[in-house]
Amino acid sequence: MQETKLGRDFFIQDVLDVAPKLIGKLLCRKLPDNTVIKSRIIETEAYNGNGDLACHATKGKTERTKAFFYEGGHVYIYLCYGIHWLLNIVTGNKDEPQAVLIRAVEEAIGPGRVGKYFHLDKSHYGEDLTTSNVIWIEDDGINLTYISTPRIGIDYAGEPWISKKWRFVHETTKKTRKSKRIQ
DNA sequence: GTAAGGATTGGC
DNA sequence: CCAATCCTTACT
Repeated sequence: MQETKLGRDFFIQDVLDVAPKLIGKLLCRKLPDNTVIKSRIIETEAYNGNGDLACHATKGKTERTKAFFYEGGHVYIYLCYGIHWLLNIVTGNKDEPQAVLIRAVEEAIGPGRVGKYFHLDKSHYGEDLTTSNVIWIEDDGINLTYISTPRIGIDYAGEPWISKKWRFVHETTKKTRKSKRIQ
């Protein structure tokens, strides 16, 4: 099976094209001790800086969100709830704030778990997936089907953003998330 | 300088 | 259902 490292052309597409296409791709990571970890992406979410109130970059370019404005293919990582490092892939052209949140891979269900599984932290902020030798994404030719649903945990953004079906999940993924959170 | 809150998780 | 935990941002 031919494995191809995804290049710039893939990442400079619109975030709503990249997010679903990332389903089934292999997220790869080389640790300091040269151990290579690979896991298939099964859940993503799209964040678009163009008005989307759920997107960090919409509030403006800050020290925290500057990676959103990089050219597609870079990595945007931030600490959530003081505990979890969430991994995002920047898409689109330079100064077009868009990014795909990697919410889950096969071996790690949940965005916080992904960061932990791949040993990611602030030192990977702004890394370029197309040139980096510590984190990159491969396409091994396998295409997975997916469904679209509203995004998780962004109630504060209000309508119409809450209703946008910008979350993409591999169909057979069975999340054991406790039914639906009431309130 | 200080205070408030979050793209979550795991445990009770 | 609720606490943990710390960095970023907004405001006085």
